[in-house]
Amino acid sequence: MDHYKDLAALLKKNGSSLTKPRKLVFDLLLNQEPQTMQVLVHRAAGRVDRATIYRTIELFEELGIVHRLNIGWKYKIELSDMFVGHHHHFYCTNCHKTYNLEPSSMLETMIDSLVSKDGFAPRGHQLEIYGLCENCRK
Amino acid sequence: MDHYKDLAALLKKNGSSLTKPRKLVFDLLLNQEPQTMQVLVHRAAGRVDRATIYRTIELFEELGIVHRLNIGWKYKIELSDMFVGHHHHFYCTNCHKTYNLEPSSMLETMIDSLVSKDGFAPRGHQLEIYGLCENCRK
DNA sequence: AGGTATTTGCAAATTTGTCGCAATTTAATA
DNA sequence: TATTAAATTGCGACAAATTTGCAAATACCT
Repeated sequence: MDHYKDLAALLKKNGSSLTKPRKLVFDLLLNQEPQTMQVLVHRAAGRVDRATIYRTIELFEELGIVHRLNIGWKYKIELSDMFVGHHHHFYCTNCHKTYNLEPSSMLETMIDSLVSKDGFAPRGHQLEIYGLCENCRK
Repeated sequence: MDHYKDLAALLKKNGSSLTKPRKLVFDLLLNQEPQTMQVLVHRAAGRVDRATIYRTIELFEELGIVHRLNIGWKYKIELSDMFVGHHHHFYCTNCHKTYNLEPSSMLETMIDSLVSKDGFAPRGHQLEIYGLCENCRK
């Protein structure tokens, strides 16, 4: 029932609290396509201030609750793995839609092994594939 | 000697010319880490106008000469495969440096096969891995 | 409930990105 | 190399996005 459980825990661990604005921003992102800041600000209009949204997203990003996508001129934002499950994206350069791709454990393994040999300590990754989607290739 | 050969050809094919500002922007990106717009604009200050840089990057992007990276609050830009060879990135979340990773043909193959079954027609992709680099993990 | 630290909203400042247009540069051709 | 048309640039003005300071409101802990 309480879908804020993980969120609350993360915030608490950081010494931050689960406030009304933070719940709203979280809800706006939950189960949605990646959003632009523009849309978030618009959808929260009258309820949460623009500056608060920016501050919230910044905090969420520090805590690993959201991350940015490299799509379009302005970035998009979505919840991170913990909330939506790890996946990659396909971005259609024609209709500008973003599709989630099916997870592939073999790919994940390979990506991890790619960097560990260089002394890097990876914490996560993000793959974006772009091209034409089924509708647009016709 | 003339490192503008490919660049000139691409521009020509598009009906555009290799002008002084375009050479400068190209040079600012060549053999460099991915750059932010801010840095490009700053480094070109007094030589090329801000608006021209934006227009140049936009053109370069259309022609596939540069692409954007999903790193940091503002995106970064680097030259595309044709000029620097296809590779992925490791981004250190502590020192904010971006490292190029060694190419892996097996990974590439796997990425391609990931989407083709869904009716997508991929044109390219980009993988970003983040975490701590060797220096910062100590 | 009371005291303290955190968070918010608001307004203002700054930064980024875009646009129109006159002046300059380029490329093609004579 | 001079001429000319088309492409490109710089500049100034805008518009949009992001950041910041601070007083008021809210959350957390007795």
